[in-house]
Amino acid sequence: MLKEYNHNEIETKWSEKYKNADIFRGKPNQKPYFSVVLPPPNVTGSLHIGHALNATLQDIMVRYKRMKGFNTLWLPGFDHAGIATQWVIVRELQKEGISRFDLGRENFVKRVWQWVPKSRDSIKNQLIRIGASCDWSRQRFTLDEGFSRAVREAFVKLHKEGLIFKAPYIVNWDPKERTAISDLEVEYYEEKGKLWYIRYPLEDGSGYIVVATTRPETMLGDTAVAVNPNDERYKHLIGKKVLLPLAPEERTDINGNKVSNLIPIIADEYVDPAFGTGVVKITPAHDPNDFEVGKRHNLPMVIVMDEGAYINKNGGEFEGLYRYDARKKIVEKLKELGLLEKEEDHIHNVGHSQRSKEVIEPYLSTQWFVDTKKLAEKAIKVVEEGKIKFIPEGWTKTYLNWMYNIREWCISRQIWWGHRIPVWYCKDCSHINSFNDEFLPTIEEKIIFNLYADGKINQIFCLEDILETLNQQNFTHPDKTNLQFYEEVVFLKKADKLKTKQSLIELLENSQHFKKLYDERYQLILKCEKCGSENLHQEEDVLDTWFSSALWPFGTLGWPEKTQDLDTFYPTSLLITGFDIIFFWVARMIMMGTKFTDNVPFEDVYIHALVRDEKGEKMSKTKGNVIDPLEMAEKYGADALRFTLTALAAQGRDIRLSEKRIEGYKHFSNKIWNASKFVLTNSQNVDIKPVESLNLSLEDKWILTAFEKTLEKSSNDLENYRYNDYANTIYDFFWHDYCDWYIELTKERIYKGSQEEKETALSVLNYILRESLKLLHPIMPFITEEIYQYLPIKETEFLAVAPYPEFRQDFVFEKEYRFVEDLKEMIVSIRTVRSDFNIEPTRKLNVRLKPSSKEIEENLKKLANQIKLLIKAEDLTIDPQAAKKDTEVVTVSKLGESFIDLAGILDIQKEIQRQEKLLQEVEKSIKISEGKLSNENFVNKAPPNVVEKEKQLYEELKQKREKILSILSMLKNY
RNA sequence: GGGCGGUUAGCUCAGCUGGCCAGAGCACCUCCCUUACAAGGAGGGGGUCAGAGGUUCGAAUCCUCUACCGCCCA
Repeated sequence: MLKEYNHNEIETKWSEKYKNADIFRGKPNQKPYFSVVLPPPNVTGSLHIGHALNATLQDIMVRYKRMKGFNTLWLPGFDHAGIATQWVIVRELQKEGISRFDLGRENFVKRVWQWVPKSRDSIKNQLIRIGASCDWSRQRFTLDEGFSRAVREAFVKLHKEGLIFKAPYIVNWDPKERTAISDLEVEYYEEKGKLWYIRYPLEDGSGYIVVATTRPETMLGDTAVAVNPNDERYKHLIGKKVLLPLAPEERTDINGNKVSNLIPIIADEYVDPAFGTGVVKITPAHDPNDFEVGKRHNLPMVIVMDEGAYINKNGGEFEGLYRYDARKKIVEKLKELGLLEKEEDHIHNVGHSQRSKEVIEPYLSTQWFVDTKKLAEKAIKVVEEGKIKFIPEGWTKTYLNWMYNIREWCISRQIWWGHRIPVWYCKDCSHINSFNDEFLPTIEEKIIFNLYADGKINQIFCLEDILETLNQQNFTHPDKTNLQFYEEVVFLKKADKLKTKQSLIELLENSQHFKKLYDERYQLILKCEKCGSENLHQEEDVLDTWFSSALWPFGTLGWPEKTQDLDTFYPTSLLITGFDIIFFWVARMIMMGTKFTDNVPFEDVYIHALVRDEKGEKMSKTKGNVIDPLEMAEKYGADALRFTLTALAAQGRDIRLSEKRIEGYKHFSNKIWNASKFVLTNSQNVDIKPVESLNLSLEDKWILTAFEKTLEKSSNDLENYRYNDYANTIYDFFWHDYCDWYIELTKERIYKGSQEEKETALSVLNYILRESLKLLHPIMPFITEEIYQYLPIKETEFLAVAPYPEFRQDFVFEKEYRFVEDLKEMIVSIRTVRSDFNIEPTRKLNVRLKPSSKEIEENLKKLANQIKLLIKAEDLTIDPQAAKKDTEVVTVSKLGESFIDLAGILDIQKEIQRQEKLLQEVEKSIKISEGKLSNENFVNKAPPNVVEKEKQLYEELKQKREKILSILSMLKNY
């Protein structure tokens, strides 16, 4: 065994060994199973402390279940993270002075593919470094061949059922990224702005009405002015028209119709009479509420900005100005014209893109939506019926409330990195076709379709192109070719005709779906479902990343194929994630899962908290308060980091993490190491026997019992996701029972006992050590695995698959347990005397024990030598007749009295004070106890066991008081 | 505006369905380099459980209100 604990050496060694270990592979068709999918980290970053927490909590459960004998699968993978990843590459290009448009779509996407593995593999290695026991042989990527196929499958099914539709709608537009984003990707924060009061002259010249707005630049797109129908001030104006200032006489709406600058005054309940003047301008194309109003009143919708938020032709003289410049100019102009009544400071919530931080422009555009209301029905039901459980429970409500009020989900994104929407528009009849590989009869044709479906269907290819692509190393699993990936992961079928050029030619020649253009050049033919035209053009937009993530739990297991993995591991058992993505991800997985698999995607959802810094602030790079998990693992060990995160992971509370805390748990690692070292060095050349065959002593029975209690409690804690309790329970047992007391108690037998006593002590020490390592293993895999290798009795090659302890009633010895617990109290009381009288630890004292019963006397005699050692006594006698001598100090405990000879150093006055203090404490307790017991209501109404306990306590306290009183009277008589 | 959560020792937090004269770790004080461990051992001090009311034999725990802090949604 190593001399000193070196966490880096051990942890890197085991990371390597674990990396490709067979023991972490899920096995097909074995029940019962336990499966978890890793929330796929984005391929943009590196592992942060939140990932570390997430991975630790999952790994604990996974390792626990694995040891419990479940067929366990933890399936890892990564998310392509559309906008975030595109953004990273765009910035990289910027540094080179080029834009993505310079590069073009295809080259840009190629460039992203080149970049992705860097980040992906580094996160993978980081996960391995902190001990995540994932099955890397099943690793997936949201944009790999199979997953992309699953995405197309899901899209097409939903589209054909009408659950996905395309429509003009007001969306959250990010003018910087020039894409729509979903409601969830908008963050609102308060900003100081102004409220401008603008005069809109009445058509008849009888005056004007004043509208209040925070966004004057959008007035160019006003198509009405609205008041509340019950607002007496304006009732008489309803139906009249106003002349929209600054706007050109003619504007063009989204249907190409001309719109006049004479706009009606309408009445709508939506208008709040108390806001501003009670009159609001209605800009249906640039405000979500106005959009609704516009629809209700059938107003024309005039877009006044382009995709970059520059004013367009409809803005007349303001054309070409950026929205904020236009705002300035418009306000100036209004002032000039005397149309600006006043301006006020105003604080309002402004939506920003979560990703680019740009101010969102509500923007009317035609986008793809999922009709989530229908999908929500089942997703609500499964949670209401308890088929999916949220832990902590409180999140159920959050989830349900959101689901009840769900809105359509905008899934199209005007970016390049992602799943291109599998829709082809017919240029002849305008029909919208959505295609997956269903229409192709053979596996080979399906594969070719999938190779090209992402925007390349029209490409003319030659045989070499296809063969080369198929024989290339697969992106996600470099040990396979793309063809093998298709065969083994995507379709689970052989695609023999793709193996040679000859068979490929045969396939293409015989297929009606391919057209031979000339000399070994082919093209896949898509035909419009409606008119049969081949003149199709694929949708340019890609899908929201979360659309693919929503398929994660079953897509990774092989859906839409009916795979063995799906059969074995679905529904997954548990999902662990942060509360911040309940809506983004959890909710959508439940919708898609219930839709496509007719089952829930997972049974338990454990929601963990956010990791904050020690002051409770969110960690962020800009604040510089991030705690890097890898750095912590280097410094204190991944085991210590994991233990810290676990011990702090109490339900329903954020985690405030400080480095100090991690350092503290490194000490625990060290303790485990040293205790093990003690046991193992002493075990050399000793015959370690099964516990059942031993002649157990009192303290052996005590530690066995304590272990069983720990096992029972900690397992219960873990099954209930009480991670912190689990960690603390084991910590407490190992350090304070095993190390502080048991090891100390065994030293007498190890150093001075008979051969049999020595063997017994060491056999129990070894047994408890091994079983403790098992309890610790899920939290601290490395150190426990390392120590396990040195144990004289191992059950398996790796601790990671050793059988988790089962509760054993035959190892519970309540009486002996009680006795040793009381003995600890007695020993502490004697040690306290030593400390109170400042007796140097080296000085040995004479001590006499007066047991309070015959049974105790016998037990004390059995352990006399051990006790002697623990209290550092020169001479220890056990005498039921003992009476206090003048030079002795007495302590009182449940087992009896202890007389400690302080000849020469005894200070009577001090001892009187000490005893009086003890007396006061006892009397205080007696009063409380008496109070309870004399209360008839307590005796009658409290549960009998509580009353009984109280009575017992009362008796013990009274005895103790008697003893102290007699000690005091003796002391005072000197 | 609607909803959720928090407030317990100097610090970070446990305390589950009420029985605790309130616990842990770190920090603090005293003594000790005793042959597993000074990354340690032994002993110790420290809290009117945010405040006010209520329910109960009994409240940190349940209910109501107040104050402060945080989060989510609109």
